[in-house]
Amino acid sequence: MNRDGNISMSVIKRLPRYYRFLDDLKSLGMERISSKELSRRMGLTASQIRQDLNCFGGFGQQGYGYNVAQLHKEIASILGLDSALKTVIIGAGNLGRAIATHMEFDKRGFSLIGIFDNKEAICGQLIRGLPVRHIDSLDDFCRESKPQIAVLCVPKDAAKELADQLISLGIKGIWNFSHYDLSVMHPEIPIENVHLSDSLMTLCYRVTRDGEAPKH
Amino acid sequence: MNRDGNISMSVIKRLPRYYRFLDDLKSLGMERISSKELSRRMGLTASQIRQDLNCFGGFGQQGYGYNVAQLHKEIASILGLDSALKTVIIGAGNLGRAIATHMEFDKRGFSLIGIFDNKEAICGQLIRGLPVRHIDSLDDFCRESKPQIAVLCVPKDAAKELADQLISLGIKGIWNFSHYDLSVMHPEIPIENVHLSDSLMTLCYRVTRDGEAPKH
DNA sequence: TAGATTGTTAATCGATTAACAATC
DNA sequence: TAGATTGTTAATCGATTAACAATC
Repeated sequence: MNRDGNISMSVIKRLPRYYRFLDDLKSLGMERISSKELSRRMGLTASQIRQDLNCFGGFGQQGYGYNVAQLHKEIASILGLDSALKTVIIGAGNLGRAIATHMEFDKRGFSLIGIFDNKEAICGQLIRGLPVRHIDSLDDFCRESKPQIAVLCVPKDAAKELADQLISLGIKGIWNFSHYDLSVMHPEIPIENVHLSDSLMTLCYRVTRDGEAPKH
Repeated sequence: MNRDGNISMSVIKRLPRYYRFLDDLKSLGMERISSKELSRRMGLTASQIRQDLNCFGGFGQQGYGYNVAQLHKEIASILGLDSALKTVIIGAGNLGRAIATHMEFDKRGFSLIGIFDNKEAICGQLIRGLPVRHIDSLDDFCRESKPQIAVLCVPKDAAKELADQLISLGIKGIWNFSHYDLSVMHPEIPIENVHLSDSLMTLCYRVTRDGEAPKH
């Protein structure tokens, strides 16, 4: 609502989606787009788009609309995708492995520098060119390499202690895949939760109870 | 707000989290809990908890609070976790594989009955006891086994066509991991999006821009 | 200039919080 | 009975939408 300062979480959460659509428009070779046309494609109101963007600056031009390439760039910069936040993955099970290989960390503002697990057996294995390290070496590694972000792919029971440890080691943000609500205990740093089973249960509700309205 | 009828998405999305906390309370051996105590643990207001629960029924008792085991059961039933929605996973790459092995589908209202991929080479491989089938056999499989849910773990480009195909084959809900916004094109069925890179970019913003308020 | 479309303010809508009477 | 705590209504707050003057 206000040029910078305190942007609401609702707006922030929509930014990546704008970014994604602008990416597509760019690939399509589109040069300009109006809030009206974008609203049609994204399934929201033109008003909301203009409000959202204006939280960060006047990127459009009356009578013309928005320049696709420029807006794409602006949003990348707002999100901070040009950063290379040093990142470690904790837990090299199925999920940790999939995240490590599947996500394009570099394009999203992160730089993956370490993967840890507590199973001796898999230590040394290479995932995306990085060796799996034993969790016991986490302290030393952090003191030396100073990672800023941790991706938590561990079972619920391990999550709490690991979060405490990581935060005391100077971690500045957590991408949390464990089914444990870290944010209640740690309001001091940004924690982004990906509670997959919550999402799955929501789908169950919507399929069994509702007929259903759309949702972004 | 109203006893059944049209529950808002905000409320629905909070249900799995209530369920998770009640699960913990049960394990802790707690018999009863007040909205006040639960609010303290979950980091929200007692008022909201009472409002939310009252959308579905009067599960509490004045002067006592809520019976943990009973409320746990009620929410499971509201979410429909006792269903066994027949489910197929499309895409047996890293992510599909991790989802297949990692998620407890049975405990969440689903029953995994098939896994598909377009790579001949991996067809026949067993994942969680299920053979990877070739995507060309999807039509026949659906006509025979009538799956209700599809989990989409395919690249963006493949997502659109697959969604069209699946819906025409009678799929009633999609758990969408592809970075493609299916919901705009298909408002007719519930689609639950897990846009991992959106979540990652949001974390990037929050770490680089904000100091940060908590978030559930 | 006329038409299009933004940036921005005002109006509406919905969700959250506070308050309190009902009741266990 | 007195204390606790719900269910529910009313008040507040925030987010979305509509409207329109500014301007390219």
